[in-house]
Amino acid sequence: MHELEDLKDAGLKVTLPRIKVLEVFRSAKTRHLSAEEVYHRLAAQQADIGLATVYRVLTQLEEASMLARNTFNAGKAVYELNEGKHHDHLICLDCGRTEEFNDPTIEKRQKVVAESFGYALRDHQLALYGYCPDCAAKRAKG
Amino acid sequence: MHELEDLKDAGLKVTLPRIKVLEVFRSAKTRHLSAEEVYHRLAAQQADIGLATVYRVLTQLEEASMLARNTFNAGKAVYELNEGKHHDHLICLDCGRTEEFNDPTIEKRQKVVAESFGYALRDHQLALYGYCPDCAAKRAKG
DNA sequence: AACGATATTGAGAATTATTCGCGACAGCCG
DNA sequence: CGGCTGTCGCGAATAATTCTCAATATCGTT
Ligand SMILES: [Mn+2]
Ligand SMILES: [Mn+2]
Ligand SMILES: [Zn+2]
Ligand SMILES: [Zn+2]
Repeated sequence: MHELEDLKDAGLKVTLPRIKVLEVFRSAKTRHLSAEEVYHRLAAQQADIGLATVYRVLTQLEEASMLARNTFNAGKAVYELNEGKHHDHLICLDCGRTEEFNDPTIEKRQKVVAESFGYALRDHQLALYGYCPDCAAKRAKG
Repeated sequence: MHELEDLKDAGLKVTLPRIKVLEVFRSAKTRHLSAEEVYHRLAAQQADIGLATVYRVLTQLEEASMLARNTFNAGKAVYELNEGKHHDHLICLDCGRTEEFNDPTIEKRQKVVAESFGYALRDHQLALYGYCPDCAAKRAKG
């Protein structure tokens, strides 16, 4: 549980909402969760944590690099545990199934492109959209 | 002005709001415009077009492939004329300056990645974020 | 262990971006 | 010209997220 140390290192007090939100991510079968989803899971376990607090905590944990934020198809943001290894996403347009990948060639080329414009690259967001094998099969007949 | 034909081909009537919205994009110095921005430009030229209509028209023109929609840093969507050639974006975190690029290597690799997961790739969204030369210089001192 | 300065929380109001619902109106085929 | 319908403008309604503020919890210090 050295996550509590991470909180302190980020200048954040170790509070129940922060601990519980982290627990939700650690014990979730779905890696990517929206604020609403986190809120509902907390509610389900009688942790009386307000939605506003969930939003605040998610933002703080992201700033502390303990969570990573993503806005896939836009609309709502989703968060996931930041385990150090960067990755991008491949999402099914039908069922929402999400795959994670890291392609060194793409990562490298991004730097090259940024440099060619004289930019100092700081971040990037890449999401691929398509149909997963299952959904592709279904829509073949439909 | 064969854009009017494009409208008809998309099953859309040729109406003033649709014509004016297209004009705004054709005559704008900034390529990427949000609904609000389009709305204000129309208001500035006494075209009394409602904001809801602007949103509706932007959506329709995108469905007709005459405009392309992007949601960079999330928050609000921006549209641009769709001139056929696909491109991705490199955006300055400071001033918002936006560069457009198309890297064949990245495009190719995206297909490879999708296929490796058995997905049928349909779309993707890539945005690079960094500091443009000007802003990088400013923050060197600051 | 109790104290107190300060950070944090919960609830609801407020914001921001976008969509809906509806009566009035305008394009378009004939 | 005359409608049948698609469209429009407007204000209300949603959806996601942030803000306000009084009540409360945390944690270094007695
Ligand atoms: Mn992920
Ligand atoms: Mn562009
Ligand atoms: Zn699927
Ligand atoms: Zn800049």
